[in-house]
Amino acid sequence: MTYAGAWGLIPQDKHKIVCQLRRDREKALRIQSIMEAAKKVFASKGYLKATMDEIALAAEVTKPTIYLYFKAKDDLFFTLMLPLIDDIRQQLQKVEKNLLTGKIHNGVSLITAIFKSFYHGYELLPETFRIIQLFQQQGLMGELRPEVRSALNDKGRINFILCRQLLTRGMEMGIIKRVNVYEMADVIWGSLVGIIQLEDTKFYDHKKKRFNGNTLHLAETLIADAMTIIK
Amino acid sequence: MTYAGAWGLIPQDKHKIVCQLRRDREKALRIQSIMEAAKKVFASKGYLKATMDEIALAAEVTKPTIYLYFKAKDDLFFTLMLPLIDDIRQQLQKVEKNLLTGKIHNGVSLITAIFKSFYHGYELLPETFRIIQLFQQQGLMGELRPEVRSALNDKGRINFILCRQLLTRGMEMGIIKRVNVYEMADVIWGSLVGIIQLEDTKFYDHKKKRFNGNTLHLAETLIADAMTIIK
DNA sequence: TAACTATTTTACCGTCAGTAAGTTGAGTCT
DNA sequence: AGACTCAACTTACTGACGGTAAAATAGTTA
Repeated sequence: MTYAGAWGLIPQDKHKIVCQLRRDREKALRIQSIMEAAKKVFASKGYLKATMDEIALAAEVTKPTIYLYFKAKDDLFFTLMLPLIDDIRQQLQKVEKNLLTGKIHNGVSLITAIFKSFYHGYELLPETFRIIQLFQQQGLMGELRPEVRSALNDKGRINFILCRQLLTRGMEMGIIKRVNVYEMADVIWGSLVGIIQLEDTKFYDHKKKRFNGNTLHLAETLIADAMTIIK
Repeated sequence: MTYAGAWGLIPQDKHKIVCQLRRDREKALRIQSIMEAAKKVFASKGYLKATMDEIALAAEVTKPTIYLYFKAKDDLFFTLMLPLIDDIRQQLQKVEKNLLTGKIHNGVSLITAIFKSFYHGYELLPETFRIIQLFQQQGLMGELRPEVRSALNDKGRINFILCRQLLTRGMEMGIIKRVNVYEMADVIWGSLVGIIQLEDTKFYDHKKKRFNGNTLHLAETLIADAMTIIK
């Protein structure tokens, strides 16, 4: 309900609603500020080294306040990665559109576009992307509460289904070679995550700021080349 | 010194040395049993969920006893992965030999052989291989004591140098395309680890026992195809 | 102002990596 | 044999961290 929606009510109720709305706004803002703080701390320290007290300090509240809005550390974590998963879905849907409207008409473009869909989120939110890697860890997946894990799986599954649909369509169009789409989707996602992870580790050791994506580009080119059918 | 080496000493010293040797054997055995216990616990629980007390219990000793032989949890962990890194080195050296003696004479064989060198260890000791993945995690690399991290890097670096030499030689022989060897080595290792990690996660969710390697084989084939120069 | 509600904080618990100090027992010396 | 030495091992602890119960505070309603 908005302020306009309070029109016509008696003054007391109007006042009540207006105050409630402000409090809702403040609550949303508080949640937002905790998430911002968490993003920063997770990005700089990593999931394991980041402490809830530190995140609380960065958000200028105390630890129990965080637990009012987030059930647990992994819940906070999961909330941070949702936007990235959604971003990937949006990118894949764009590729689907381009494939159907004929803007993508060869194998190299298709494979490259799929790679870039997954990669887009990394350029957008590198910290958040790095966070995903941790959850591909058997040990941490087991740590998650079942509801959080299944929600993560559902969101992720949609992206994989979309990816497989794109590959199947490409094969039907005869622009890429016919291979098992389940395996192919895994090859793309696995290579991407594995390479980003490896590069991150190396640049951590060498104290360099960021990695430039050359290695990822090589992998993308190689796989695209191998998959393309030359007419 | 061996028992034979004690020949010619006066009886008291001989007795002393023999006893010392037995104690050394027992010590080595104790270390071995702790490592066996750690391997089992890490494999079943994962690095994070595994507790030192649990490992101690499995090894039939108490926690401080472990700390007599291993400085910290990550030290124990690192010790477990050394054999795997050495195995990879041995496999790569075999490939080098086969390349120099002409047993490998085309691009597909070379790329496949390099993939298999890295992969060999996983078939040999899947638990230990899974352990490595954790250390490619920025968060945990930072957790390591500097001396452990540098030792890990040294061992790992040797393998990467070997891998790059193989790729360079292949390019000089004209059996694979000329690309940046640093990036190429990273593409191979990154894809391998990323895909194994992804498959492990999926099979964890689906309660299946092991993954069959089809996805990995697809990646191997694609990259080998793309790199090969057809004469 | 008084009662009620939502929010935040202080003070705590359980777990686990790691350690200090004490105990045991085998080997050594007289 | 009996006292001494030293390594191996254990009991009992510390400190850090995720998470929570209960008290305190701020804001709303009457």
